Amino acid sequence: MSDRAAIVQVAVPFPLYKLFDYRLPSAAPSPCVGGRVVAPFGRRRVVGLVTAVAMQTPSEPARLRAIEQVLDTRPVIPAELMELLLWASRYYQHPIGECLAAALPSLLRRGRAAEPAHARVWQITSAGQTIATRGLQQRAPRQAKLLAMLQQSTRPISRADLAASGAWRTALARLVAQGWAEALQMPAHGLRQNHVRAAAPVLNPEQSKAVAAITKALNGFQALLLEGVTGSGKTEVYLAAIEAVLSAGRQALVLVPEIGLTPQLVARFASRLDAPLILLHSGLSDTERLDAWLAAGNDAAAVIIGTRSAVFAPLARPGLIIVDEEHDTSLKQQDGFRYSARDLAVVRARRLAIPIVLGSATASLETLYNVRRGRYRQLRLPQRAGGAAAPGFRILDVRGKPLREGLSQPLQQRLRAHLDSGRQTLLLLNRRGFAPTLLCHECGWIALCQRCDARLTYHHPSQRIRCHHCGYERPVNTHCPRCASPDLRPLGLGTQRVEAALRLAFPGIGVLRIDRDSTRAKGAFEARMEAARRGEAQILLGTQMLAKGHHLPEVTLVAVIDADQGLFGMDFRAPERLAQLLVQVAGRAGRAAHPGEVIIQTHYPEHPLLQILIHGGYERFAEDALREREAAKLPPFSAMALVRAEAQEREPPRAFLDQAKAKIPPTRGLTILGPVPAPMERRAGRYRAQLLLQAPQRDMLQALLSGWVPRLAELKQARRVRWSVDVDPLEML
DNA sequence: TTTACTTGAGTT
DNA sequence: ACTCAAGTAAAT
Repeated sequence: MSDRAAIVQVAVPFPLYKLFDYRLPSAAPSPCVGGRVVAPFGRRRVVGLVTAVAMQTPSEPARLRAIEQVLDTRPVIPAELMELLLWASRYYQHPIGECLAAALPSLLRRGRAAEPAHARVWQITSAGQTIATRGLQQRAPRQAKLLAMLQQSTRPISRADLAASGAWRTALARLVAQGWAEALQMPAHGLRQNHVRAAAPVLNPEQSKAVAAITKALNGFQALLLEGVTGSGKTEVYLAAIEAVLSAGRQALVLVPEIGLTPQLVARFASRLDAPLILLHSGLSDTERLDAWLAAGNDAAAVIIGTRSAVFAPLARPGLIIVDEEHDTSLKQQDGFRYSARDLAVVRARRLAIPIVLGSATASLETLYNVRRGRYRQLRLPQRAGGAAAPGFRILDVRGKPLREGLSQPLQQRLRAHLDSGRQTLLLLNRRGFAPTLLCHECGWIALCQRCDARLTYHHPSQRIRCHHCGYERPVNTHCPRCASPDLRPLGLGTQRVEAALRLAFPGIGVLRIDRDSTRAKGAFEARMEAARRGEAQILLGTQMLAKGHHLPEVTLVAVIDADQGLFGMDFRAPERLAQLLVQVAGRAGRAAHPGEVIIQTHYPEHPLLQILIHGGYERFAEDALREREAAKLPPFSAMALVRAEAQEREPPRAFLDQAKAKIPPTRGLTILGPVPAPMERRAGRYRAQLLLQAPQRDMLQALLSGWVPRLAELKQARRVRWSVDVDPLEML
């Protein structure tokens, strides 16, 4: 062994802002950057990722411990992805080892070989054939059955085929040991494609223009914003662009929000694209995830559709990235490594020199700002692909009007009218449960959560009260715990309450409630949306998940039961969120044949947000909102980072943030807000506080954070709290 | 004096 | 994150 690198730098999967050097035993195979090693770490052994190999180390060589095992001689994380993750680790100020671990499928994290797990199939050997025809002895009925199954099968048998036949593992192992059956490697397979290829529709001129703009950009970086409502044919643009990428022999990565990755969307992609397609989402088993990840990295998959974390999928021949519903907040991870999959996708596309398409009907202000600055190119689709008119908003002033469980008389009339003409209607109420408050009419007692600064929500069918913040729940009180009165009353509106009222007001009319409670079971959301599409109910009622659901062509009336909650949110992003929600839900209504009607009930008909939305649409709203953000120096006209801390006691978070604040170097133009208690100070039994940093420039904030955050870990108070840094925070909670 | 539990430091 | 040593509180 001569001039081989003998020092290996390793990132360990812990919240440490350090890398660790190890000695490479001369007998060990050569490790590589992006490959895994097993290394001793304190008293334990860990699977770490190699970040560098070198001849020398600055630390004292004698102190180094030896790598125990080199797991990969080829990177599991290709160089390009390694660099992206290192960049992300710096940008989001999150420990590198945890960033790398977040990118890897859990089986690889735990040291499993980087080979497809489902690729193993078994077939009978010639020795097995003779045994099988002669008949196996009575002693091993399971083996005999399995052998017969292998003999009769025309193709090798997979794990999935065997799952039905009970305990097969040991029997199969015996057969293999006897030499009667053998394991084979099967090429990694993608999702099975439909045999019936659906034909592509003829694109309208705007769609063609958009496709041309994307395909012309295939040989370099370009960010494009594709603006179009549901039903405007965005997906057709994606599909045509992907076709072009595929025919150039390259892969396409498609990121969608959690709820967007439904069987419906997948089936549509699969039936239109003549290429192996894989899915990466939270519903996969560990082995499925491993296989999908590997297929993306070894070019077995040509189209990769996934949620947030799929931005870290390895790509053998990347050609295009698409981020659908780019404004959706589920693209931002809200705990641990708090990255924005959309922003990282843009960074990745730039580094790869490939185009990225951001799609939305209600683009985020950040993205629109980038369009305005000329960094992103804007592609617009007409409102509706079928030529249908965009539904007009109508404000329904409910001041002084009688409300029956939130429903005004005029709204009930419009509901009746649409139902009478055989159409479906959709009602949005962004609050689940029956009532958000349970009140004692006698003494004013309110059911509060013991662990949070929040009220308990009354749920009707279960007769229980629940905290929506920590999950606490118990049966509803029969009497007031303070004054023993039996007169406990639900106060306020939730979807369950409106559902009950609708069933009463419209007897015989099917009502379908779609919220987190009614769609908790696996596949329930999809099942309910399918039922809605089949017309099994005429009134659909739900929370924002309904607004994000699929297009429902038979819906002609959309009503927002109470727009007021969103109008006065504390968060500076509240107006943006509300405008997006209103426009998205309005987009559910109508199609070419029968234009839709959208009604918004409010006590504030003159509110500027509603007025602008009605008269100028989302575009005017966004212009206005951007002007306001600029005047207030809020993002995207400044950069923010939020440091959060929480603990069992009230004081430690505050003390930690005070210490942290004291360590901030004086910086011109930096605004520091806090420490202040979080908007809901106590949550799940923990007291929470936060410190907000705001800088005029992104790079200024970055420079500050990279010198400051790693030192926070060394503060004495840091050990007494759970703390985290959120760069570009979306929620101020 | 022994033993359970908290606290702080360190992992190459 | 996890583990260990040192320190403190409480059981014998």
